[in-house]
Amino acid sequence: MQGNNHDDVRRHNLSTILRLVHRQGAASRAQLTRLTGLNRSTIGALVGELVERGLVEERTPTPTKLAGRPSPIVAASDRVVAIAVNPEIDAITVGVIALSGVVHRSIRFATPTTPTAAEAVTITAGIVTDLRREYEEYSIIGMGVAVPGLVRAHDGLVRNAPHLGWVDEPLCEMLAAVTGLPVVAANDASLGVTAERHFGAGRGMTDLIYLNGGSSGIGGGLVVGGVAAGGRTGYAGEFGHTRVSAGRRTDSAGIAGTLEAEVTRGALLAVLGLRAGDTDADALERALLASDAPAVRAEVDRQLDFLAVALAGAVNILNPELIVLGGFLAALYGVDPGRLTRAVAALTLGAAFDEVRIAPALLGSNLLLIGAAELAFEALLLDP
Amino acid sequence: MQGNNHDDVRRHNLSTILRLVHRQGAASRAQLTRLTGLNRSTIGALVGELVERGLVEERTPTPTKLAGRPSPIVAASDRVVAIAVNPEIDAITVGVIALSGVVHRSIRFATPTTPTAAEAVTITAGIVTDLRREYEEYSIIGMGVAVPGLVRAHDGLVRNAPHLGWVDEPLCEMLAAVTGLPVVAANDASLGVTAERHFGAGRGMTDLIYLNGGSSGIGGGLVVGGVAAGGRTGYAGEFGHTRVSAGRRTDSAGIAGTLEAEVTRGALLAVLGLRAGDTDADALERALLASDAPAVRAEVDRQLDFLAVALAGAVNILNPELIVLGGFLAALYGVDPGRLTRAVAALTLGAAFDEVRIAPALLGSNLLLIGAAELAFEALLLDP
DNA sequence: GATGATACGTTGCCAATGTCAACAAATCAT
DNA sequence: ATGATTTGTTGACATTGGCAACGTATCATC
Repeated sequence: MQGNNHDDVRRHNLSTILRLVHRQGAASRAQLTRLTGLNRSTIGALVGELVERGLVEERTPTPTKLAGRPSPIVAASDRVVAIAVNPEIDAITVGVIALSGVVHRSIRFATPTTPTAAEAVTITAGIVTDLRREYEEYSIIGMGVAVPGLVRAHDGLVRNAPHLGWVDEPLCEMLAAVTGLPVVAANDASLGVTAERHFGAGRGMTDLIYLNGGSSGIGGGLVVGGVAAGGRTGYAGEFGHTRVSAGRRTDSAGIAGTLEAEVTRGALLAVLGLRAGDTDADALERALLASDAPAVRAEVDRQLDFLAVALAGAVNILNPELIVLGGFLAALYGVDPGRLTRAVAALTLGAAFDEVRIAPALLGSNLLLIGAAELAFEALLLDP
Repeated sequence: MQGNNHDDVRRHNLSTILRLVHRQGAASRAQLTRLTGLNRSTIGALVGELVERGLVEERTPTPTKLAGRPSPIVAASDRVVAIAVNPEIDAITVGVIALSGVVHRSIRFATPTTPTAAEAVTITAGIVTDLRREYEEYSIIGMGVAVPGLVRAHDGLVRNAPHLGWVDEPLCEMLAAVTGLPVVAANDASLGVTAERHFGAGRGMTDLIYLNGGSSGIGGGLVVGGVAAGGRTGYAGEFGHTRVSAGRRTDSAGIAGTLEAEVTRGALLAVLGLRAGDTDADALERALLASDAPAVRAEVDRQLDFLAVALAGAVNILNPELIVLGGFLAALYGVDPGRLTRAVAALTLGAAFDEVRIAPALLGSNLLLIGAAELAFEALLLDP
């Protein structure tokens, strides 16, 4: 319940323009005029200000074969960057992503053992020091961290990252203290849905669900009514613990019959006779498609049917436009898209939900880095 | 992606003030100054405009025992009203609700048979004609309809209201044509959550879930990140079709093992030996509390445990602050709150979600009328 | 009951912003 | 070259909220 004043108008308009060129790519001033509904002169002034601040660049227009004065192209700068960090079990990945969407760098630093939070901070700080030299001419606006675990929304405290063994680690504070950059963190899957929504399969949509199948469980994120839903404390999206069967298998939290207990990458690898280390999501999908062993097929069907129960539950509650599947869930889906689609349809209120689509994630290995960078950019986009 | 101009600022500020006094009750100008962050002079001008338009009234301040010039109390007008309509199986209820929150009238028109859409329109139009005479001095700003079924968001088409037997009825159009008022409609449960959120158990919260148990099924609504979630097409909130068991009982949509199949008012009445017609939610709760028959207790426990599965699934996905239970679900909860709370906790990621609360609905019989009126007020609140 | 302290509404001036209309510039078609 | 079309630029303008000074209404104290 806040009032608006003049500065807010300016800020909102600058924000709107910067968001447009950041999310939807370069646009001519004339296009911006149409999209925002603002006056030509206003657009001129606002773009001028953004250029002055180095956030956007104006390029000479490309010939359009149309009559009329050509309109300069406004593009988000390549030289305004965020640093994205993704700590994992066996590596820490650090990326440099520009406001333009370009991924300048992606560095994977393998760790011999699962890093502690302190080690992750030290490693990240080292890489950032190098990157700072390399990108001296650039403007580094902040750092975003994608954490595989529960992250408290308001301060970025890592409440519990089971696979890293982190509990109540003030990761943001630590990284901010070492690097001097503003640092924000969020759950990796919720960043995944942000990335897919703005730059991937869910472009421009206001209601979508993202489920990611990782080696250690299933997480997800959701966008509801155009807002990335974090829930009360930022823990929303734990699809993995939805009950889908009356079985006795338990998940990482000790709950029986959940999606995460029944639908696992490990079980797929086991029936294929593969080892975890050798197989990424693409290789898994290829292997699943190549195999015609009945046991493999049976396991795939079993998992798809359980996945359908969880998805149907979410669809009935959220009525999304799109369900995006990432990680091994995309592989699972790829083996028999029809089966999953039909199973979900059978468990939802048919006609009403027939517009729901299911699609594999589009952004591959850069997904989390893009999502984390987006998180870091958010402050800038809100108030350029 | 819209730009802001001067008019938008004014509109936003007027809207903010009107929303404040509508939702949070009367407030002094000084309080408004603090809440909005706007200047005293600005508040003066804005309140003056709202008074001129008849939307708010200024009262002489009550003695506060504080030093300083007393600040006039600004209150939403009693004389600006919306008409709320709720068609049901055996009656049509029409209410007159003021912007101040006062429920001026509530008329229940019993119908001998379940009304068709055309009959509902005729009956409503008749009542409205009378009300118009009665409230001649008032300003009727529009009509909101709470429909027990799926309502398409963008045009208020009633896609399917199973218990009324309505399919693809252009209810809004019909009512607007007959009454000449702007008419908006939405699912009853999603209006329930709006009402509880602004005026009931979920006051001021940004993330909550509402589940209503009716004689014919379980519906619900959700607020995610401060936004009433309608989903892609407005069908969000169908909690009743979440799978909670491997059983064979089916729900109204023919899906087996769902919440709506396992948790029913009918089963509770059956073990109590009561008839549907005689028993409202309060009477049901009293009967359940009074009975100590093992069969009753067993049925209550069974239903509570299934309800917990559905709630836990929603909690893991949405991480809400509060779950509001209405209708017979409130009665069920009232019998053994602890059992439900414990069961939900056991099925969610314990520590992370321990802030979730469960509460019965506060707004009784007026719930839907208040929600429907709120829907009608929304246009006015957005642009006073 | 006069005085001061406190809190708040009112008034006139000011800065900032977006709009508008007129004009200039850059392209295409003839 | 000329006109049509589209768009950027410029300066005048209206509107808005902020601000500071002033007026007003209450309480506390003597």
